[in-house]
Amino acid sequence: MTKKPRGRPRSYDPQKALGKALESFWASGFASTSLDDLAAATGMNRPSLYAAFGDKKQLYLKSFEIFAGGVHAALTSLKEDSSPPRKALERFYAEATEIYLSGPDGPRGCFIICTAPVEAANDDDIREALSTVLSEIDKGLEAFFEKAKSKGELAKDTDASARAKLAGAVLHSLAVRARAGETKQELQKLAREAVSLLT
Amino acid sequence: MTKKPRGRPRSYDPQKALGKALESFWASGFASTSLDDLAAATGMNRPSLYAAFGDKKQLYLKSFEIFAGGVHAALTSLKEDSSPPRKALERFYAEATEIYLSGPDGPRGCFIICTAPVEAANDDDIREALSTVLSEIDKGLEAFFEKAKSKGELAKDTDASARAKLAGAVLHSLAVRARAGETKQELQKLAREAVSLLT
DNA sequence: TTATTATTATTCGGATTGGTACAAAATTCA
DNA sequence: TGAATTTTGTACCAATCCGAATAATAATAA
Repeated sequence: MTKKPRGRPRSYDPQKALGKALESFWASGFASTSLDDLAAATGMNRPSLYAAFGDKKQLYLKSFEIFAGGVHAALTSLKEDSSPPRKALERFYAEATEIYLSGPDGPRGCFIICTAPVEAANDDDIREALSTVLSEIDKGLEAFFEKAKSKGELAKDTDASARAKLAGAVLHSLAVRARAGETKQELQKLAREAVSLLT
Repeated sequence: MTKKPRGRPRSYDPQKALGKALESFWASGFASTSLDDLAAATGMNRPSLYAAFGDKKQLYLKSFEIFAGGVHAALTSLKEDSSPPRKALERFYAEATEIYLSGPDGPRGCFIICTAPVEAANDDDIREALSTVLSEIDKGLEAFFEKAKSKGELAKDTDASARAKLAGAVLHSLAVRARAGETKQELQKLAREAVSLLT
């Protein structure tokens, strides 16, 4: 159905290119990733980058949203996990750890936690985006604890909101620790302790 | 008895200048802080900066060590606090929160957690410095929990090392959340929950 | 074929980057 | 007073930065 557009066809896949841009920003952050880096990574030239995604910051924010979508999906998956809360949270942290330890050039932590805070102090848009994601993480985890309460798998007098903030804190820390070079065993130790105390 | 040196006297105070450099890096991170920024902040000109502190990265690492010294002092103070563990940890988090929320241009979080991770992936020296501080935080908190155990104020079968990692995670999260714009009340809620579950 | 449209590729420009060379300035020592 | 020494201030360097202007290219529409 989609009629072919009029002019010269694109020689790149916008989705793929955005993915490559995300990888670049993830590796080096916003300030240290140059347009040349982005052009090389995406295989696009500068003007095409602009036409497709706007300026550098817009491209960063679009990459940010892609990653945030993954976070959102993970939270939804956690909330819908039918296994016991302890098991579900364990899996949630294990999957995050796996991602944080991945990377073509060594562990790179979390795109958001490791690259956005440094920019947040001087850029309102990035701070806003970061703030939104942190809040979504808290909200997602709160829903998880609320569900556990309602299923009787967590004490009724538990403050789900407060516990969610603590569970989120563990995620933030895993992100930073991974990028700092901590081993999988160390990260798992933190996750295990968190699951043990939180659920 | 320090004899006066031979040549033209310095027109700056190295300690004060380093403090100003730290402020600059804290505000904008390593990559986004230019030598012009640093020269303006310290009141020194570029060649003097080089003579005094070496290149930009060395200056960043020196600033890093200054801040790390503060972290170390806070951990020592926590360990030596004679009040009940719960009170001591409360104060520890409250003091950190105060620092994270401070800043001439709004809350700036933690110098280390908010500026080092982004560089850590591509710079071995910065990753090493970050890794060292994270480890020191864990160690310092572990000593605190060990002491609480030995005083009988914490269950004997508590894994102090694991609990320290979780306590450190809260600190990391406070650092990021503050820079993202969370209010003091929200940060305190996280700290309160942490103290409640950890001690 | 010819016009239209959209994208690509090359090039450029002004600003900024980290770092340095060199001469002027300010001090102590002889 | 003058030589020696250290720091300062200006100017400069090559490289890189982000962004845009322009022209060539490749497709559809008429």
